Amino acid sequence: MLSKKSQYAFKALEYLTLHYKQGPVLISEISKKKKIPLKFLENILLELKKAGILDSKKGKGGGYFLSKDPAKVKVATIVRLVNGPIAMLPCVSLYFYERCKNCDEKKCGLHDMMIEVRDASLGILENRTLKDLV
Amino acid sequence: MLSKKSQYAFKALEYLTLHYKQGPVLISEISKKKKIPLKFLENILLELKKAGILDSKKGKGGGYFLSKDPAKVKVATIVRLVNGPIAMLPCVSLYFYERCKNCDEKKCGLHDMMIEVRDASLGILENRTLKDLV
DNA sequence: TTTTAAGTCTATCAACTTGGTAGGTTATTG
DNA sequence: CAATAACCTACCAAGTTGATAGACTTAAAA
Repeated sequence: MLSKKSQYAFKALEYLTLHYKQGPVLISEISKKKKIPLKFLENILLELKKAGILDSKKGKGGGYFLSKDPAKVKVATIVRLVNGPIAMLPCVSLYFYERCKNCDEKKCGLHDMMIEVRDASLGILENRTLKDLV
Repeated sequence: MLSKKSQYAFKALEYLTLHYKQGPVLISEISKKKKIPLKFLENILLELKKAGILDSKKGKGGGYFLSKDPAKVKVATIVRLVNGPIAMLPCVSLYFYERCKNCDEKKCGLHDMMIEVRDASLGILENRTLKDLV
């Protein structure tokens, strides 16, 4: 399941997508409109900024805004960034791969099945962008 | 991601599938062969028994065994039982549904997308059984 | 140049979950 | 009745999650 943090992240990104190219948006505004705890939202937006998804301006008239076209930001990217692996097993993850202990990947039935599940999920998440959220 | 508990559960079930209709199997045997901490495995098997997946016999000559044909036990059932929801959002889960707070399901872009992801995953997990694991 | 508005950083916290252990109890079989 | 093996209750350490507090920095406006 997506963590609350991830859900908040998506709500905030949805709001910023809606206001794309309309200048910086206040954290406090997003917090109010999307009912997200202010300080928690601060952390999330900062993380998204550090990852290059958002950009910000300090001081009066400042705020956050998308650093690129929302149609170019994949949902899969956000999930990986904020929530972690999309795959159900580490040994099947593309971006967070870890070898199985005591289990040969070549003859592990679960392994193959979970690759299928991963690909099925990615088929959707890699082909949807922030623009599709609004 | 599947928890370690879930991964252990699948390993144990794989072992029991392999020994289906060959009489009770000792917890300690599964523990050794599959390298699963004994006492942890006890909990897992007991849970599977309470859910009707396994059956057991006490005393000498006892042990655990599958209570039905492994070809009739869906992987999705086990995942839900041991790991929890398959969906990425509570508001999209079939077996663990919870309403979204501050978010109208009818006009939530994430909601619709996550339904797609759920169905893509279920398309696989609901159509694979323990038999497919070995 | 001071004030004020904003994001940024550090740190802390309670509650919960995860992975695992310990030890005693009950049921079965020989 | 003795041995065996599942069952039950309780507990614990470590990590994660969701959230808050407060001080610091930057930039625009008065």
